[in-house]
Amino acid sequence: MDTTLQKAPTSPGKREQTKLQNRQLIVAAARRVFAELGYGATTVRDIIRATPLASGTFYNYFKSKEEVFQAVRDEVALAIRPRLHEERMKAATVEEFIGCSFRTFFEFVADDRVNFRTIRADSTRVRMDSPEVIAGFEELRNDLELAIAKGLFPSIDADFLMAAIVGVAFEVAERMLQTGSHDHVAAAEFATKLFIGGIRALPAVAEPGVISRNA
Amino acid sequence: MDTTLQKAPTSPGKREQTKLQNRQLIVAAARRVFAELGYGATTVRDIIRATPLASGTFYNYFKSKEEVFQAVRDEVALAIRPRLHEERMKAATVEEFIGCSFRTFFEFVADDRVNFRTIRADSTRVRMDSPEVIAGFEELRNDLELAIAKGLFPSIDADFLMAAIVGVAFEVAERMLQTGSHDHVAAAEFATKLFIGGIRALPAVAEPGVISRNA
Amino acid sequence: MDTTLQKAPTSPGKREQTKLQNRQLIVAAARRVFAELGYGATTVRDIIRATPLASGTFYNYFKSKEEVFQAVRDEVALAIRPRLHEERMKAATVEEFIGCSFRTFFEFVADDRVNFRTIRADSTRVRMDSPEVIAGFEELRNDLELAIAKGLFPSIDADFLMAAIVGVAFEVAERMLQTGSHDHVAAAEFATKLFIGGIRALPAVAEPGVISRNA
Amino acid sequence: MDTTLQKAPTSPGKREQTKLQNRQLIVAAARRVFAELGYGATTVRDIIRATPLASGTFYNYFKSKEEVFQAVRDEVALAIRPRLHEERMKAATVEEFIGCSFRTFFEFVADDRVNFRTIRADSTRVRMDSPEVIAGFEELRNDLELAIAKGLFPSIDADFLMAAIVGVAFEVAERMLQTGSHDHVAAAEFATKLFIGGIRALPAVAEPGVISRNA
DNA sequence: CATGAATGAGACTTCATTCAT
DNA sequence: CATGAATGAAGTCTCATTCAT
Repeated sequence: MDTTLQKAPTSPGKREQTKLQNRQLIVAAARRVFAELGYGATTVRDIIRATPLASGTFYNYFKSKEEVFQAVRDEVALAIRPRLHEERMKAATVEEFIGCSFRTFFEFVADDRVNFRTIRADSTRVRMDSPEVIAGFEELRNDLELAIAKGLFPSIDADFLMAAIVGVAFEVAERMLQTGSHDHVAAAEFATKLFIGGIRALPAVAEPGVISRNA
Repeated sequence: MDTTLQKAPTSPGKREQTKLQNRQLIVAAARRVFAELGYGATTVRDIIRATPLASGTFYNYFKSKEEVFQAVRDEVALAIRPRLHEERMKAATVEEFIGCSFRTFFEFVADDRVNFRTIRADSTRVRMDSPEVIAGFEELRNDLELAIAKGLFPSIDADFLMAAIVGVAFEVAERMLQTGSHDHVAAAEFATKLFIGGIRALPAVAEPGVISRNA
Repeated sequence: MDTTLQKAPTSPGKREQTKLQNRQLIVAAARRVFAELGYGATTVRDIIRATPLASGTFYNYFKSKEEVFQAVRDEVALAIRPRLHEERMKAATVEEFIGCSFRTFFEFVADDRVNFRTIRADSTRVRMDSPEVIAGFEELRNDLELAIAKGLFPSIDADFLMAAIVGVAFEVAERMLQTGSHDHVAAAEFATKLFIGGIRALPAVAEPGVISRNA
Repeated sequence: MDTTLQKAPTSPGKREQTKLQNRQLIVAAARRVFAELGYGATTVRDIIRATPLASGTFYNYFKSKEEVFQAVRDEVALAIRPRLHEERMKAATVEEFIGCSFRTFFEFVADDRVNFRTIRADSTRVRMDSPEVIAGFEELRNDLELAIAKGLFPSIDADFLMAAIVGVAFEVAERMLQTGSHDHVAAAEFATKLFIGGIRALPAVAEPGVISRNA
């Protein structure tokens, strides 16, 4: 095509503006593409293709795919972090502290799935949770439902409980390894107590009027 | 005289043995490499390089990187799933149900970090948890410690609590999106109640001698 | 699988027979596969897959794909050559000489398309006659039909005439290059005279009773 | 002062020029390599090696070997087709129709062997006309020379006649199979009459002074 | 000889990055 | 600065052939 004039700025002196605008164009495109394909599967070409810009232009703004990924993440994280922090600072009770955090976070996720996917970023075109792993999660859910049916547990949303157990398990395990302590007994005790206490508290919410009574 | 039958194998299954051994060689190498580089960043070449075998040999056993990854994951998942399920089935109380699960899981993680990393598999050569995201986690931990110091919270391991909150937040969010309900209010209520109840139950663990008593 | 006994000869002393039989198995499979995929696209694996034999066995009989291809071709060529030669030797007139050759050849082709394809062997999975080349052939046919309609030509099967012109053109050209003479004027004169004489003789056959009359 | 507009190209289309040139470079190299090795045996690597360009550059112009092959073929076919068609359209007699076609075609072949080879494209690194097949052709030529010596045939260039017979045989056979009629009797009759008439007409050419007399 | 897994050269192709325009 | 073609390293995968059993 004719490459001669098409990039003449719309009005003189707006170069700074154009620069910022181009950067935003790239970051926005990157966010969409990362959310869809995951970090590993997206290529710089995918990003610039989602942009009216040329491939070379990308490198005027970012050194690499990694760098733009950081930018996207930072942007997302920076969008929610201050709000969470502020609410926690204002909290006068445990209920407020915990409740505000979760409410804000889940609202954010529900509103903007794309950004959430970008933060997680562990999705790739390849299904990361293999059938066997997923089967393990489902098995846990079934076991929970069974336990509820048997009266072992109060009536709780098994889906969410399963997810919570899995989330705590993996994240606490990660933390355990990171801190270098490797005290798996302490980790297990922590998680166990958390859930036992939590489970006792839960049904009151799920089914108002029914007091948890598993004595 | 007759040379036709001389090919009766000297020992039963020398070749079968080699085959199995090679398959194990590949799976073991894959496990190591996936754990180190993450799924996205590891190449089939990386795997065979971690092996005394030739590149073509890989394809005698697996059609692709994806397939060997499944094999690794399945192996790991299958190693722990039956134990978890069995223990849950034998559980007579909530305490046993929850406690056994976590104890077994964390023990497994502590024993075999490589396998744990493989299950997670969300690590890549690129640091997925960008500084900003990590900063958000640390901020939460600081806020928790502050809250504990202010007497808002009982004295809990802030590291683990932070990890638990993050784990529940991301995993329940994921579940929320997957089930299609997108009911973020319910998700937030669930997580909030879980932690409020759990936090009340926790200090007894952190400080032995104090019996949990939240009646 | 169990490799121990399955290749025991059906009866002792038949080894020579088995050898010949295996060779035939391979040649027959090769003929089918070459005919279907063309030389370039077929692999040795394709051939042995069309056989109950193992890949290594192939190399007990042929050194390469090229060699088995030669064998197939030779077999086909040897099947028809003696018959053609014999008939030509017995011919007492030009009519017999030419007629017998063509009759035998076309009968062979019609009977055994697979073998014909193998002899040609210029077919590959890729369409060798590109649209443009085919379009050139069709254009010639159309021009011929037009010429017939205009009364320029007698009424002849335009399909066959087109094929004959194309066949002579390419084959004589090839010959011209091979002999090193490169006398394209002589080649053109030869082909032209051949067809002019031939075309005058043709209609009598196509439409019995109508004498060619293009004066 | 303003550096924004400095990228107005110093000369119109320096890059376009390079692009076209590179495309031609690739097509020209492809033509040479295809002519030498045949379609099946040439690889994209062979083509780019015959070029000062880098491997990846090939894929900026063509998606595959097949695509560049089409380009080469189309170019060749398009170069000769219009001329042939035009001459046929102007022909007022059979002699002109046939004669012009062959003269133009053989001239083209003699001038540009490389292009001819590309159109044929049935040559591969492997000799497609195996010894046996060639022997069959030579046998036919010998038989023809014998027949001429015996006075059965008039004195004709046996080389060209053999080539013409072979060309008609294979090409008409192909056409017979393609049209689906499989009427090998009609095919044989057609070819036979063509040659009988043609042979009677031929000597006039070979030996000037002798007027063809096939009344 | 039959077997079939191992081999490794090499084919095709993608893609992050550079650089002339 | 924008452009987009060129680059070439590196990845995935195939396949003819070898060789231990």
